[in-house]
Amino acid sequence: MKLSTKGRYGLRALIDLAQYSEEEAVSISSISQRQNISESYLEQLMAKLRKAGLVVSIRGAQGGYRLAKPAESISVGDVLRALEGNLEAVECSALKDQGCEGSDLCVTKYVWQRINESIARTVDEMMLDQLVEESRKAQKKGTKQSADYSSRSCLG
Amino acid sequence: MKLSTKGRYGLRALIDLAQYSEEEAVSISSISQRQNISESYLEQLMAKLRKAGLVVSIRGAQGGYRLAKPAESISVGDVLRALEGNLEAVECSALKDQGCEGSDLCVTKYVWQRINESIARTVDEMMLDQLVEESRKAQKKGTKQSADYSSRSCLG
DNA sequence: ATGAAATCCGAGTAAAACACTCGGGAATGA
DNA sequence: TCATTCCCGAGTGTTTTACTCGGATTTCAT
Repeated sequence: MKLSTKGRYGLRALIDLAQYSEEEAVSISSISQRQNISESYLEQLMAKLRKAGLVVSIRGAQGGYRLAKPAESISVGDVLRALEGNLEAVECSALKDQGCEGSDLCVTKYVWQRINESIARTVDEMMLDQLVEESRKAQKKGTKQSADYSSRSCLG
Repeated sequence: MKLSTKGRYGLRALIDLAQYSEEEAVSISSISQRQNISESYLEQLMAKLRKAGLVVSIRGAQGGYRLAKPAESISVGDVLRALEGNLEAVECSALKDQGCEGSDLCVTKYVWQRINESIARTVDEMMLDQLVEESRKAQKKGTKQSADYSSRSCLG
């Protein structure tokens, strides 16, 4: 019942990208430095985000990534699903269209359904621009610490 | 971001127990048969539920398990947490009391917090007796199939 | 043209988590 | 006493996670 590092790092990376890619493409190495995530791992994450159509890449020198669409139309759900696959806590075939034999007897189905829905609702209503906003506010308060970013322990 | 079989099987087992343990203790082997879960694995799950204080065990012949308290005061959250550990999608130290250095800069913190809260709210408001109720309703409709339970494919 | 800066891609791998099984011990009711 | 049932720790194959690495390709800048 845990989100893997893909989702955790990936969302951080995309928020970073949203913040810095307005003027020019942002390279993996620069995200890596700011966010303290390994370059080679970040590569994989960006590949997924690209395949999901959330970012576009620009190859060659001075290349990098930019958002494929405005930050206000990318939800946390979009990002996490791109990186983690679907976000359902339980994938019961009874929840799909076909259903399964004995699904009448399957009470837990309703439980999983509710959990899935509540997660989906939560992640789908949070948009990237809101987080960027929050992040800018936070940085105003503590500019000093940002230089110290690599020594921090929070890898959320 | 998946619930393991512990949580899935365990909730089924506990609903079963709630349904059948009113008159007498219910053995692992009978739950195992009705729910089509291996006995030895079920043993582990019941041990966790017992240590969490959700069921009591009666040893010896004709022994088994019963709920430790009424079904209306056991939530799905109680059960899942007993079996899965905590249900948080992300455990960020910034969410705990201490916080972490640089937590001012940690925007994703708010995201994880929201997800965790929404999961918690959902599982904590569903009580076992509601599910037992649902289950009884379902069984009235399709009594025939219940004999056929072991051949079904839904292991939700 | 050349070289540095980037993305792109597939493969590989150590460690952890998962989903169990197994063997034997201890309690208890018939 | 003996069958039934819980109790407990250890063991094990499989899958997933969380990465790393090497090399190919594209493109900008000089």
